[in-house]
Amino acid sequence: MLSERRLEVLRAIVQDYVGTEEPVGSKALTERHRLGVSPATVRNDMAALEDEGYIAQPHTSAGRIPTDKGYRLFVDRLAGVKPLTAPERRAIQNFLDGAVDLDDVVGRTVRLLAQLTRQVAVVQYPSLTRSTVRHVELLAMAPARVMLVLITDTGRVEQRMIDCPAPFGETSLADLRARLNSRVAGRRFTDVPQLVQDLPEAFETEDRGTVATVLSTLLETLVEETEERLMIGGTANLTRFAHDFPLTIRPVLEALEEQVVLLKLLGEAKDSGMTVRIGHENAHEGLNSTSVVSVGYGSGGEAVAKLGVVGPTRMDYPGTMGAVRAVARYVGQILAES
Amino acid sequence: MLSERRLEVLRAIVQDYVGTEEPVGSKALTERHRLGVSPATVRNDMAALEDEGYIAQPHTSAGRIPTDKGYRLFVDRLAGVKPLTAPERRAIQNFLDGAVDLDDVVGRTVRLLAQLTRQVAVVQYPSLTRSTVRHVELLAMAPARVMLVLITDTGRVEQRMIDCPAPFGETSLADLRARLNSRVAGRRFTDVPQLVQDLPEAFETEDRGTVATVLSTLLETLVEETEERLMIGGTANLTRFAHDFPLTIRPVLEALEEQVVLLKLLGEAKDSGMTVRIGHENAHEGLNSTSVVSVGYGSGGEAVAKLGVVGPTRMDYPGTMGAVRAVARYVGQILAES
DNA sequence: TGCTGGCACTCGCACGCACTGAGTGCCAAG
DNA sequence: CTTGGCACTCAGTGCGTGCGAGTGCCAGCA
Repeated sequence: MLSERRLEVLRAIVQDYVGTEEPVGSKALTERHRLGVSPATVRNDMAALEDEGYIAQPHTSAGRIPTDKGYRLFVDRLAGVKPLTAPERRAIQNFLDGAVDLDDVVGRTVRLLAQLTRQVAVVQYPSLTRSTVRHVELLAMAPARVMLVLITDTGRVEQRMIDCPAPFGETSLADLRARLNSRVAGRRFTDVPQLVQDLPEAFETEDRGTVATVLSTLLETLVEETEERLMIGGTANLTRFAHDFPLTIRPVLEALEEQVVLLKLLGEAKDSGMTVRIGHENAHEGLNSTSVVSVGYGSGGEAVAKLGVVGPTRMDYPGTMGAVRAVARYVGQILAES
Repeated sequence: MLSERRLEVLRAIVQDYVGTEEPVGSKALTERHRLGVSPATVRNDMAALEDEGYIAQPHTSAGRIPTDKGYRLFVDRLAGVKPLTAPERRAIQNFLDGAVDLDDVVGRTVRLLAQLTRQVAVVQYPSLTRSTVRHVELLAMAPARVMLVLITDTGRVEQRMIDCPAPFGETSLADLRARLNSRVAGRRFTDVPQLVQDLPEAFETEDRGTVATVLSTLLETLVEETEERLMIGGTANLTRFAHDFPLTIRPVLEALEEQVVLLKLLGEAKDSGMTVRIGHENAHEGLNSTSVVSVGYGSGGEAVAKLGVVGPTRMDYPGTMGAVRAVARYVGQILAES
């Protein structure tokens, strides 16, 4: 059990280390913080904190730096979420309000987050699985060729070209379009399969093959595109921790390029509320020296996707968390309006 | 005027420097290349080459490295384009053949290029301005709300939501859709404006406002989306030149994030044939220590977009040019098939 | 029991210095 | 025009030294 003062010492160490990026010693601590005790006392506390594994020294005659466990305690018990300033909020709103379509919203969000946190930003596109269908369109491109266009409530559009087993008349196509939309429009993606199950039966025998093909393509699209997309930005910020270069950033850049890795990362985060994963808490090895702050966002009360930032474990957690939360809220609003 | 042998010396210097990444001296040159002359002679040649500005020495007692001007000469007169090996060609084909849609094609291309060249790959989406319209679709989302979907011959899809000034009936909508498509389907984007100019006149007065709104949105989309999109990959390869870190890669990463910069960069390249821009030939300051190899690609004989790689000036030009050209060809084929 | 000042100790780091060797420019001879 | 020889330059390396930040421990005091 750690005394109140020792927690205070840990907090001071984290804050100083985040600020200076250098190991912090007992003397510097007493000078920069009003702890009300002498360096010697702080040394004792630091020894205790080190025994407990919250801090460590890089080498014998150096100050201490927080361990992953230390950051964890800091985030959980010692730090709040720092709200943004009014000008920052206004800037966010203005910047996001200019977006013209979904791509633009996501693009702006990623730039905004990267700029605010000065770290790498990751924004997931609104997920199809948690979205609802706004409209399904079928376009005859040729006698036996149909284009399927799928539009979600968040404005995302997916299209597929379908080669039909037999020519398909314009009236049949219109019929299918109407039946399809009346069943699935406004419904959740996950519900679609059973909603269209018996649709072929409503058609003439000669058209059933085509209807089945269209439906299976639709279902495929739902499944395949569950493979989410995401956008990243601010990688140039990685160069800010130029110390342990390039050993550190190489694996991080590689991890960022593997969208699968990132998606898994975001997937592991809680669906609601903010998630902070520190250092080795991240399953992916390349990200062992980074922390990931993520949060879900959505147009209504419910989260349809996640966004967050990836930065060094030595990051300004309160500020980062504040920025991430604020951006998520505004993006949610924008999506709800559009 | 440079003698044949001096050119040969320059070629040897470039090759060795690209291979070893270290300044190359006269002795090492005569050992690694069969120049048939002594180091002393080579020294004289090197002095001449330095006078002409083709090579330079980082400091007095070091070997020489090529200057931008030296690389330029090398690319223009001393190096060919190294064709890929048969297995490489097969690998490309196999990899690209698996693509399901345009996003996938571009994504795979970028990964492929990054892998083949071990550098940063940039692929521009097929440009709208040089594309033709495959289909324009209008969907009634609400009585006075229409979604415009624009589909290009390269499979790219853009959509816009339109708030109409007045309710618009389903029959009017179908009418507009039919007229619109009969005029613009198969035509070039640049021709669209004049093709639809007099379209409102064909409608009842009460609908003209809406028709005009739809048309102006369509034209806006054409213009706005002329702002091209692109995808980049392989940024982790930047860490391979870990020497002049991070001074070098910081500005490069920043430039890569600014799509505008990249688009301008690609835009400055020739429309046909391969373009190599070396070091300071790149207008953007952050890319002064990199070279850009780019080439147009397209589904037919004509280029609809460009792709290329960004790497250190000290790169394997023949190999890189070979990979870029080959990939561009295969992507063109894939696009033509789909 | 807990805090404090004092003190000896550790060790990374910056600095100075000499040495080494790759590479050069110049020159006289072939 | 080429070549071998030669003196010169200078970045990089390894070593020894001093400095100082920081520590751990201990005895004294509240």
